[in-house]
Amino acid sequence: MARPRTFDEERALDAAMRTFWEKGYEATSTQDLCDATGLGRSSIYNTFKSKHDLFERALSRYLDAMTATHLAVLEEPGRSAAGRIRALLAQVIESEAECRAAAGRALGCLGVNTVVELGARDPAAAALLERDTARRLAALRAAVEAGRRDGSITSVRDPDALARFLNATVAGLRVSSQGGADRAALEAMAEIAMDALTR
Amino acid sequence: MARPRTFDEERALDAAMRTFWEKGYEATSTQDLCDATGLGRSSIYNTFKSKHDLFERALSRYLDAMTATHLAVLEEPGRSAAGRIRALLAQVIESEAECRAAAGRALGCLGVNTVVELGARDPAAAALLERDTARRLAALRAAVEAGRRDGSITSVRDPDALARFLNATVAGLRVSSQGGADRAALEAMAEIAMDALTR
DNA sequence: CTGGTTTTGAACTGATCAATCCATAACAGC
DNA sequence: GCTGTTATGGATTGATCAGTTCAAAACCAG
Repeated sequence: MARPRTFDEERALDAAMRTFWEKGYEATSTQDLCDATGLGRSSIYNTFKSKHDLFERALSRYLDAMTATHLAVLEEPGRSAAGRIRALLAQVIESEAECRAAAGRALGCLGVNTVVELGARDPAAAALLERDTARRLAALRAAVEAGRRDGSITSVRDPDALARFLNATVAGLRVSSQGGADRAALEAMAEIAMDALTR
Repeated sequence: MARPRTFDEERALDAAMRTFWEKGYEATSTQDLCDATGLGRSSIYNTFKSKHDLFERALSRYLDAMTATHLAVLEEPGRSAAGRIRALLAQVIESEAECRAAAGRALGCLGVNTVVELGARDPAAAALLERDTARRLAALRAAVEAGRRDGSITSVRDPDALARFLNATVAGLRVSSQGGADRAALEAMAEIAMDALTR
């Protein structure tokens, strides 16, 4: 009935996501997005409403994928809850190492980067991030409570607070990585964070 | 001998610093800097070489002031080393609360924000941040070692790693604050981080 | 092969970007 | 009150920004 698209929308979204991840929202121009996706301007504006709309979709995609991975690690069977949390931190460190290998430098987390760059100034992004944080905290809290039951977590602190601590630890690892900390340093930091759970 | 300036360079630098802090580097236009400082374009470019030069000086000023405050807290007499580290975290939380009261929202730390926004893409900023991080880590390490001596820190982990953990904790607190965590949540997180030192 | 529909590329829009220029203003030394 | 020097405001630069327009291209149903 009409001329078909010559590109895959998902792939384009992925390329845009990587660009926003590498450069941040403000520093990414629409030309950068054309270059990264291989699309022309018309195709981008025909498919997405605006740069901001494309960013929202890219961020949403990133958060869904990243958090899904983390939730999967937190629910992996055959380990103690503390072991699963430790595995989550290891996963974060691994992903930083992968970015460093692929992009030549640590990229941190698009979620953390967006909180810092756009913070409360972008209500749409803030809403996506808030929803994601709630999911992450719920999963971390559940893991902490499981750890209290299976004995792998002995801290008597409030599970909600422990969940927030762990989420902040992930952010701290990411920022440290962007600040130049190497893998060994990140691993040592993660070990120390785990100490807080078994106090 | 010539027409004198009608503004105070330090005050202008301070206003520029706050603007970069609130909006980030990329999102701050030279017009924003004119508005914030009250200076005309000519005066800004006559005093500073460029937007980037002004940013470097603002960042450097911020880092010096912030780190000086933190080092002072870490060296305050009359407390155990663990108590001084706890006071540092309290200071971070307090400064976040102050920003929230003054600017209406959490601003995080200009240093952390710059690591995330410009990361390794801006060599000049990266150099300033690296130097600052080294100073902070040295002070934290010294505090940890003092804590081991005075018995207030019982963790057997490497003091360097503990210092990095604490620095990451500060970053985690700041990002969490920007992400919407309230004061009580931040305080609970700090308490848990302290648990890792007395394990 | 034709008509209707969508995609695509390239030219283009007005706004805004960082930065410069220049005429004028304001001072200090003489 | 000159003269030399710097500061200042406003106009201006060329580049780039996000986003639009439009004609040509590409497809498919008939």
